[in-house]
Amino acid sequence: MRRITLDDVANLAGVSPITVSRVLRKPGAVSEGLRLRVHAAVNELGYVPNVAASRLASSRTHTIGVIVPTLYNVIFAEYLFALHEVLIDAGFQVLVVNSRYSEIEEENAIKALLGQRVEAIIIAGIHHTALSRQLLIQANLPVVETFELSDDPINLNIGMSQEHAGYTATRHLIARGFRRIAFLTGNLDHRAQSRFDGYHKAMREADMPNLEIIAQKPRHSSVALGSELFAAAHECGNVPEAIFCTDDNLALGAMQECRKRGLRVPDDISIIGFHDLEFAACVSPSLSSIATRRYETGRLAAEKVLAALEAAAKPNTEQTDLGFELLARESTSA
Amino acid sequence: MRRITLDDVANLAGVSPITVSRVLRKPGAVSEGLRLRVHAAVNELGYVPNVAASRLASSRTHTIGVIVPTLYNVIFAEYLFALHEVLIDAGFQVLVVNSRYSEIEEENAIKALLGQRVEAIIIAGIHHTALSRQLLIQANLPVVETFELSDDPINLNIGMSQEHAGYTATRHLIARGFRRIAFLTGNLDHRAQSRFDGYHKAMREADMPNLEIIAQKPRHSSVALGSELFAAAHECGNVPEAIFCTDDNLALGAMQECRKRGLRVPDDISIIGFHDLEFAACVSPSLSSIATRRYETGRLAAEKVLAALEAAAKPNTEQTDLGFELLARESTSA
DNA sequence: AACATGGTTGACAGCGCTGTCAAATTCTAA
DNA sequence: TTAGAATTTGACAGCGCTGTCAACCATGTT
Repeated sequence: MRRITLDDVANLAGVSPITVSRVLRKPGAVSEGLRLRVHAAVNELGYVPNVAASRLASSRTHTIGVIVPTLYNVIFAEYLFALHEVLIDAGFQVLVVNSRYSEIEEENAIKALLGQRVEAIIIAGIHHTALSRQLLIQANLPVVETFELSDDPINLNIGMSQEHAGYTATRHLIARGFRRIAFLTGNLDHRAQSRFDGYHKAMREADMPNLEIIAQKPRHSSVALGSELFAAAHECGNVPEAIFCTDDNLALGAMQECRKRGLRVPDDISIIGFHDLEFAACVSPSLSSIATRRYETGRLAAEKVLAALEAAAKPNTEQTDLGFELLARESTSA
Repeated sequence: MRRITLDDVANLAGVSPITVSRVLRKPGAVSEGLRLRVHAAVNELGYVPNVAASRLASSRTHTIGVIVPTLYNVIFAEYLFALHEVLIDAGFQVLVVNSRYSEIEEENAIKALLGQRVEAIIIAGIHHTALSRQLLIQANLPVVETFELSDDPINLNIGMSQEHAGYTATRHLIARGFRRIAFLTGNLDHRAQSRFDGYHKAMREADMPNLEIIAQKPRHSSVALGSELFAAAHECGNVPEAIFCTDDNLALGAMQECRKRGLRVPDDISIIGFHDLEFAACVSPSLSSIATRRYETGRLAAEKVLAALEAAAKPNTEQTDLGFELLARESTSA
């Protein structure tokens, strides 16, 4: 079955194809009568313009490429939500690709997006393959790296110091007087690794031992994993006074597992999470956490991209630190 | 800055453009020597093929359109995860658009996807505007409606009876001997509405009163909302013996709020959620729920689409009921 | 030596649309 | 009434790639 084209509409409406194109793109520049005739024809035929052709002809795609490691994590869902909110309303398409936490897949994702001739790329993370970096630079378009702060940004960079956040969480526990402080994590992606580094640094400074509880098999963080990891540690007799979890899900799991095993939070054991997920304030005891600004990260990234496209120029390298906030709640109260 | 094209690569490699195209698409049909020369040229120039041009010329897009109401809800994240898993590995692009629970935006999303000439559309839900329906039918491509069962599927339909699931959850509470059973929900989208209908039906059959607790302002479900709604009900003296929440997040919030208010679950009040989110089994008391099959829904939808595209024919109308499962846990134990 | 065979490479045209600029039409003002 | 401006419409070419088919080449066969 042949698809309906501009020409078909033009024939039916008795005008030239270019007029139809104009009616659809800048209705203001066309007389009332024609506009109505053309719209009638469009509706009658169920015409839908072919984006590929229009992109090719105009060499504008009105598309922004976004790369995230996974769609599975609320953090990125919130971030994408914000990106969408800004970009869609500005008339852009958002093309989301996930790299499944792999730098090779990320490289493929970048190639795919460049092949689509996206007008800008917003990418979570600052660690890329050499080729990825090169492609992003050569492409000569606005690029935003998010969630972390880079020593050497490709272009724009909006994020926070994951290491300092990890350090801050750990200092909070140290300040409460604990010595046996464990770090509990699932898969160590770059960001979790940086938080771990921060933990490390704080513990070293205070001359305390590292107590990691790291999932052996790579698994994304979840409440169930938090339970399992704590249970395993508990059964080994490895019970810390306090735990810093890389993620509120893990923290919730650990907290529930404590309860099952007759340990009270925070009386017997203190727990702090990360990200201040939606439930952290509601659970009981309420969960201390480090609040991160996913939504703002997404919004700001999108806004900077729009500004750059508006100016029709690749922006200068620039870094924005959105910071984080320590929220001390019941789970680490004295 | 001019972008690198096939011709540039061809010139550098000293072959014709068509040969370059062939090297990139079917390397098998080209001699070793040329292949190497061409690849060298591609790398040297950092050439990335223009997808728009290739789509236009070949009239194949290798793209599947996916519409979900929101990216914010884990349910859809898991579903998208499954879709991606299958489709990406089969060499397709996945274009995700969200309708923000609006039928008008859904209509726009459909137009956008058709304009992209996607080869199939996978859409969450069975309620569409008349024009949406018409467009989907006219487009003459595989369409999968998911998450609900339709009386009149557009093409393929993979889902479950939301109403029957709501009915089942309510019957479970009735069987435990409760009479004052509340239904707690945030925004009533179509699926939540159907679950509500199921609740309604069960209550009517058992000759019991409806006790709805419905968020006044449209808000997506969250733990915080669950707390708030329960708190509000409690303060009105409207305390049921059991609660059916449309969503595990609400259930968790309600459960925490009970604890804060000195009500024990399940001794004083029973709670059942919906979806069996990851944390339901881990929290304490563990949360009864209706397990739904998001992951399988996504996988199956993707697989059916692939099969249809393989066969190069729009499949016949077909409905698959993936069912659900009642998981009776501690939060509703006797 | 002449021919058929299979495997490689290339020429041509066109996918459906839009940028540019020219032509046609309408309107304004002298 | 008519030149000139302003508005509206259209012709042309080309965006970058691929389907089709023809041309070419090295081999092996008679």
